[in-house]
Amino acid sequence: MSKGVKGVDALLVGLNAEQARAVKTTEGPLLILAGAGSGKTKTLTHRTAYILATNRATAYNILAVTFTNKAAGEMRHRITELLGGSRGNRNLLPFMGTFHAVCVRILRRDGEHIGVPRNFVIWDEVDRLAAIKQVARKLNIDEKKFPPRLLAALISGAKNEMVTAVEYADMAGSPAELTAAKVFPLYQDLLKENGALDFDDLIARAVELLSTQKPIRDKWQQQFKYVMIDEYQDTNAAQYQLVKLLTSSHHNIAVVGDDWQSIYSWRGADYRNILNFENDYEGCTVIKLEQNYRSSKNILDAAHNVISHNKDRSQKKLWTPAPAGPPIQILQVSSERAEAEAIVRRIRTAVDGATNNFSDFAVLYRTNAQSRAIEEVFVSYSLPYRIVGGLRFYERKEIKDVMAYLRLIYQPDDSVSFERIVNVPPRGIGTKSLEVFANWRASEGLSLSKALAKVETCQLLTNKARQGLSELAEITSSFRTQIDNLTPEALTERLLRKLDYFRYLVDGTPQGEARVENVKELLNVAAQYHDTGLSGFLEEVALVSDLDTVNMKGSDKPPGARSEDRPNAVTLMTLHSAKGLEFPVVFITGLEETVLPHSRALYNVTELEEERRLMYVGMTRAKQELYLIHAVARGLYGGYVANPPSRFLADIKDSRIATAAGVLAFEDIDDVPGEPHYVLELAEGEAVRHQIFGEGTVLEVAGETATIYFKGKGTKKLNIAFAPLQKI
DNA sequence: TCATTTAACGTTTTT
DNA sequence: CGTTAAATGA
Repeated sequence: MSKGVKGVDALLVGLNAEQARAVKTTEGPLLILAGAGSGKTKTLTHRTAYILATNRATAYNILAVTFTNKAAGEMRHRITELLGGSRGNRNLLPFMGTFHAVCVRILRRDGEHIGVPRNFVIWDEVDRLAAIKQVARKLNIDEKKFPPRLLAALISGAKNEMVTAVEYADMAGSPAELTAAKVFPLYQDLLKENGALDFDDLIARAVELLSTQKPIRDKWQQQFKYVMIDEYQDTNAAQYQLVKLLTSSHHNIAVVGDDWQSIYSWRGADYRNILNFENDYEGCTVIKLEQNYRSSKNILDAAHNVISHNKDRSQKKLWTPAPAGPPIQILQVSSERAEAEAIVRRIRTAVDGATNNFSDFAVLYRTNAQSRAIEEVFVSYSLPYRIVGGLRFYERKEIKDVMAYLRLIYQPDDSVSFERIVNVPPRGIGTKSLEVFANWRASEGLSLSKALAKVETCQLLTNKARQGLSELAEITSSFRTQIDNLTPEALTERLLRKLDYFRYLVDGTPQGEARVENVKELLNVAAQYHDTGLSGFLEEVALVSDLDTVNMKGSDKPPGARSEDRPNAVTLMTLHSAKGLEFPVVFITGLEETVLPHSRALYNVTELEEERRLMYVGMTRAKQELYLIHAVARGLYGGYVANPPSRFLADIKDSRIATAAGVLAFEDIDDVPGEPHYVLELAEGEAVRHQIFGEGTVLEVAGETATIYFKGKGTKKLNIAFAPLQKI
């Protein structure tokens, strides 16, 4: 251990009795039932540091699985601090990452034993959908009757349950399942042909590897002597098996979780994994963390009253010595605009009065679509905000296209990437030529890479198409020889130049400008992967979620910005994204039937309970103040739809009778934002300066709204009356 | 083959 | 309403 390490006992300071017990229980199975805000991450990080500081194991021997890469980063950061080590010795830290990241590591090293190529690529949601579409078309499946999305979901569900294509065919019953059963094996063939694995395969194939290859399993079991799993309530069957396989020899397995916060069942997560843990692992130690360190008593009580309406849950009672705090406020507003304006008003008041920073606030919603109205109002009132998730950097077309090139260079047989970029930028290859090429390839029995290499010999193609394809072949193969010589950044940079990609992107529109900016940002991201090579870069891009990144609106920061330096801005995100976070003041929006609970969950007890857990997660994010807002009517498909207040609000109302008064305050908000006053007369084409966005050009003026293009920041619609604008 | 138009379509949450 | 997929015209 480095000499910076504090005494071992110092690692127990500041922990309560239960937390300390969890830290000191290093051997054998350990189940930590950790309520919201009970110091779960603290316990885990201290436990890891304790194992290291007491020389029970080296960092190499510890595996910590987290739900997001961000959570892993957070743990890494805190453990470094605990150990007093410098930031430089990252490799002295245990492996921490998501299940998917762990599996990638295992499969890259040993996957070849079960036929997983060393240079496999990872297909994301979009790639998988494209592939399934491809298969469905080949099978003449009616896309109207069986949408590829549905088939993809069924196949994904099967993989999460470790059901193979053959087994699935036997158990398929409904027409949709029977169709999926036909697609499933062909989809797997396609993955194999392309040297690709989808998200589900990463787990499933790792399980296959460890369960069939005993020497490999022994090796990894020996490496990972201590295994910790965070958010255990959100593990699925495949992940459950993986954990079993990794720990069956030593049983040093610590899991942490809270069934009350299980919100991913739609992804195959099964919170019974945590409820059954005691039976699964004999001699298991169980520790409950029930003291809440986060929320005021009012917030905690209200949240408890909500979750109490669920039947299917473990028993525990969170408590806090904290004072009651201000009452929870339920606001009724007329529309989603009024909702956003009510929020703006409150934030403005608090910030102007210097009681809070913008970064103290979080606005939570059920669906990403709800963010639009909030964003619009925030922009028009010039409230700084950042969005977590939603608009995904790596899902933008221009980014996906560049990544497809890089993947094709890396994995020559990745036909999904090939089809994506074969005509980007346009080189005269349409669906017809592609079809001819595919048929020729099939008749000659050539792999994609081989076919491309000798495309010159294909007489069936038109001259133009043949020329285009051989040009593409030339580009990919020449760059392929450079993979090890160039950094990912240099490789990408040269590729873009070769393709004259920026010229292709600019079309005179602001959107074209924005696309160029995005690709430039991608170069910045690539620059962070000098050490890892192209494979490392591709991997990171495939596995990072937007939970790990920060999207500043107005500046569209690329992924890679760490959350530690959180900007002074309000955070907007879905309730799902909010798990694990905390804020002094939280607004939960859209508390209406059909929004929260969502319409698809209304008539299903199981799903309704999950919606309630979602509500619980949202409420327990708040430290001091909690606002629950419902709109009388909400815009949907154009028209306005009125919905009754969410039943979850009634769950709390009950509590007012049962518990002390002052838990709740009700308020009606009107939606008149005040008479707008025009401070500026703007004309189209005029140059302006905005306090936040910088210099821009006015594109359009409609009433009090001006559409302005800011170089590098994109187009913004601003309220002239409120936006901090001046002419230049 | 490609760009522009029009029609249809659908909104849960994400590794 | 806003986005994306098919259909049309050049």
